[in-house]
Amino acid sequence: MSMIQPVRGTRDFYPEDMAFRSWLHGKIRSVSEAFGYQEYDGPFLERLELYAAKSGEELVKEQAYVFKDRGGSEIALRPELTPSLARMVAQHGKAVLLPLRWWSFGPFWRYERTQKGRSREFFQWNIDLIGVDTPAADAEVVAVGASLLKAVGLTPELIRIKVNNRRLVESQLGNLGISGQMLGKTFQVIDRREKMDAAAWRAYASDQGLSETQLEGLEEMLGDLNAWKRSEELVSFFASTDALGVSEFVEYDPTIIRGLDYYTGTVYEARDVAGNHRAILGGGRYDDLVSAVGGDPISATGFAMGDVVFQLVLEESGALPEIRSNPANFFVTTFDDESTEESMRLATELRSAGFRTEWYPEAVRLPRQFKYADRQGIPFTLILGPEEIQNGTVAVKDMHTGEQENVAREELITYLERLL
RNA sequence: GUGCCUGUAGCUCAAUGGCAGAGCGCCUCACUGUGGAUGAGGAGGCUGCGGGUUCGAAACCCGUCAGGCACCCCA
Repeated sequence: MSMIQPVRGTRDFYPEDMAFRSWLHGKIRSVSEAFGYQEYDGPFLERLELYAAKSGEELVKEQAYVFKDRGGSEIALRPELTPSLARMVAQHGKAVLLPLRWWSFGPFWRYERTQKGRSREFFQWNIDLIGVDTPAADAEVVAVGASLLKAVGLTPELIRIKVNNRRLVESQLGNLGISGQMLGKTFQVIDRREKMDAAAWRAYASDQGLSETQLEGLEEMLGDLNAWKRSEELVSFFASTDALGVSEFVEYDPTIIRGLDYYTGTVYEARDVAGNHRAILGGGRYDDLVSAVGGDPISATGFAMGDVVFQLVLEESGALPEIRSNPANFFVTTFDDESTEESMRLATELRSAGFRTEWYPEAVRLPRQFKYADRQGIPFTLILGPEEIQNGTVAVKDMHTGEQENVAREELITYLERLL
């Protein structure tokens, strides 16, 4: 038993798993394209410097897979896509047609301890709208996210997209005398509010250097569900999500802050209402990132959604679709050695007519072939034995109802067309 | 990086320190021109690995590897 272990935090995609991944990719494609977004992708390998400036210390230093290539360059397996996108936009310079709407679905890597909802190799949907700094642009991107939730049968009772605005938070904290270096620490304090009980949280807050009055002000601030009305950006944002028909999914949440350093304005994340899981998607406005990687200043907004938590939430909600991993609709049995080639010709005939057809590659006992077709979930089985060959017919069995009919070979294609 | 828990058949799990088992799945047969249902039979194990304690270890101890969960961070 010295089987080689798979790399920790990776997943094997057996056909059923792959079918889910493809299904998700398809749903994502269809909602993204419904809003006119174009599919793109960046390289899986990037120079480490690309992330060093703006992604956040921990993500780069602790979690990125980094190695030196044979030329001595420090290379990272991409831990996220947004910096690549910013680089691609920056490199196109003035040639890009704005507003730019792009989406992508692909693999990412982060070296962290695996746990529920977190693997080291995962897939992400990224979607971004670049070149427009209006709150309506943020709202559109959020609406695409909400459209995916709808498209897979997740409701506002199950999932909410929680929204806040960094400029609002910074001005609120400014009023409490919190700015500069304390800002980052206070973000951490806010972020941890839901994970700790009240007493521990207060202790943690004062450890971080918040005064008693600042702490009181902070608590009041985090309890004020109407604070968004003082942010022109958020007022406009919520009016837009309303106009886009997704307001039931969207709500203001003063505790949302987001970890990545490059966010500048409105930020949001989707959470399951029951609170069993991590964020399903997260994103926001990042107006300085393109210039940070050397391009002209361009405003941008977008989010990423990981496949792992999304799948957990779908499983839990029962919204997971029945996915058949075998693509064939027809199964051709092989009766005996003499008729093997005739069966192959039949299968070929079906494929030429555009039917996805699987053929059993060995003349084993029929029960075994039927059992195989059944397990594979192929809906129709065709039998071509000596009798059928002599009569110029094919027996077609509906595996679901068990009904079987002898069909003349000339009429077969028309008959099968009617079955689908 | 820190802490807690768990490794037994393909899968899910049993087994007071005393013969390593069940259910599901798989294979065969009843039924050699028909899958699912039923019944009968069968295959499948270095109990993760290495050491120790013991007359005796799947069980207890140490180490190691792997997995799960939480913290950190984040999709």
